[in-house]
Amino acid sequence: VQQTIDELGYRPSPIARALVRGRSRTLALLVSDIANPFYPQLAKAIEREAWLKDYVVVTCGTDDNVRQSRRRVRRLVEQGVDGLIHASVGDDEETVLGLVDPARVVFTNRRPRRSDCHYVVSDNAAGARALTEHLIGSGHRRIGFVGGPEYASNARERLSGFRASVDAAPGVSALVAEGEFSPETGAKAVRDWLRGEDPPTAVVGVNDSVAVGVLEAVLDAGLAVPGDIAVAGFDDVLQTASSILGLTSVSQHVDEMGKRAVRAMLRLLTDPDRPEPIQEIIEPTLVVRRTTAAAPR
Amino acid sequence: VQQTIDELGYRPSPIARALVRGRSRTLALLVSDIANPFYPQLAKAIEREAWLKDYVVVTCGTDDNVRQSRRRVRRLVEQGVDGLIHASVGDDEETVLGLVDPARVVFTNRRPRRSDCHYVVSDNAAGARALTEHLIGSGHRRIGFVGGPEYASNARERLSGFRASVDAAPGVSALVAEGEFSPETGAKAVRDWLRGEDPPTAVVGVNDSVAVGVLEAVLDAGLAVPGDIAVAGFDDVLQTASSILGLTSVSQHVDEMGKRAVRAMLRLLTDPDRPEPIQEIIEPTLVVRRTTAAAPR
DNA sequence: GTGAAAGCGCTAACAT
DNA sequence: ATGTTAGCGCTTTCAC
Repeated sequence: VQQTIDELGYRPSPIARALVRGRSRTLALLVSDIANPFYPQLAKAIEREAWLKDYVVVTCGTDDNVRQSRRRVRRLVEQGVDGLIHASVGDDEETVLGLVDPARVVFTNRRPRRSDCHYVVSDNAAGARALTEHLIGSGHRRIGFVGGPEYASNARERLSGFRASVDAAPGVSALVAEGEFSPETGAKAVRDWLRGEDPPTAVVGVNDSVAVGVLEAVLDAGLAVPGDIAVAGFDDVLQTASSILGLTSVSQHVDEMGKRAVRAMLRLLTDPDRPEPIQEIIEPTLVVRRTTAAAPR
Repeated sequence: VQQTIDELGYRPSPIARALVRGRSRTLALLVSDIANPFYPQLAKAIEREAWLKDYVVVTCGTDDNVRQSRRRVRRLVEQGVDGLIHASVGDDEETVLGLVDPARVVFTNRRPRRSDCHYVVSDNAAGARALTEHLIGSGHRRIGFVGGPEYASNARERLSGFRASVDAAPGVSALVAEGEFSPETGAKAVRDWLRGEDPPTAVVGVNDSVAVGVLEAVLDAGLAVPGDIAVAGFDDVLQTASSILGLTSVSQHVDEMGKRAVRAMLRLLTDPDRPEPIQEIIEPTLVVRRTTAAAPR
């Protein structure tokens, strides 16, 4: 029997199967912007793990725009995706949860406000504390933090970790700026601070993109890194560029995060009415490189 | 009537529709490695254009591995994707064309061997010539080229463009190395050349990743860029990092490429039995930055 | 245990 | 023009 099946090259049709079973073996991944170096790495990890379990994944960029997010999600749900991994960072939590059964959503990279949701995130505050303490330990007493947009939970957590460490260290003061997750934000903040009274001797970017902007502005000002100003980022996703730039950063272990997000999703799909939410927190790791190598003067 | 439709919140099911019509409004995108900075930018452009036309896109990494490519494509075809945009660069042309109707495949980034296929690619040879002539014009007489794997058509074209320009310029000689599309390949080639008799005064990487490795090895050797050795890449996809690195590169206009690949695909799907293949070539643009700023000594 | 029948939600071809 | 019916390829249930 099996012989004849092979000979005729028969292959069951996933579409027909999906229609009757209500399961398509398709997962959706929502990201803010695929071109932002953090997300491709996450997407890769997710795709790899999903394919291992024979799931196909559709990746969509939301541009952190609620309208766009809604359109995408609505379409994906109709399309019959089995679950949604929500890794973008826009202010669309309510919108999305209104469109798709929360039991089929795993948040990652961002932590949901609602407490009964599933998520796999890293401990951003702890990462920021480790980084800040490293700077304080290197002798810095005036440290700048260039944050992200207010709506991004990961940016808020990093800022609060930074604040906690600064407040706990006597004699250390902080400068804080906010903006988009872009190099321009980092560069602008640094230029402002350098024009001011008491510029920082170390600057933390809320992610690596911001940190690159910081780096650029510091070097443009004719200052040495880390001699005059130390610089650090967050995410550690610059890959090849980070070795040459020597940028100190905090690794979120994206691969692990992606893998665990998929596994969480599959557990949810296997038994949909589990009593309590899956909520995992991954400890980030500080990666010290040249841009924070030495103490100031 | 329409009122009642809205009131009941009725939405047609794409799955059922797909089953009966044989069209799913889903496109597949094959890339070599999503984490390689070139592909996310392409994927973003493709996704944007596809969504505008209400198509969903599934992106898959092949790791340039024929087996994996076959598995992915087979699954995607069963899944009922309407078309395949093939942007990965592995040696899987025959395999893929055996699995899916060539009239539903658009090659991009890579140029197919078969002449009757649809493609949207950039003129890699012309880009390499422009870059090489720029270096020769800057006074370089000994130029290294760190190439990619033999199976990659884009790498072969870039190399042949390089060769053509070198051969056309009297007194200019070339050094050529081959390897993977990775910084390590670039770094290794440079270290080898620097140990040799007559090292180059300029080195071209087959893409930006390789060029970053080149840059790293040159700086590690204590040499100045571009003072001692000029460095250039290809693709111009380092974004934020390229401004700070100041890496000269050749832009392939990825956004345009992606957009046109999708449009080609949709034209194919609209009228499947068009007489002749869609074959578009985009002219790349040389972007000169600091790493090739001045002539040697 | 094996085999026939109903139906998933839609579209296209048909008959009225 | 409108209404009806068959059937896409599968799974699941029900009868045998």
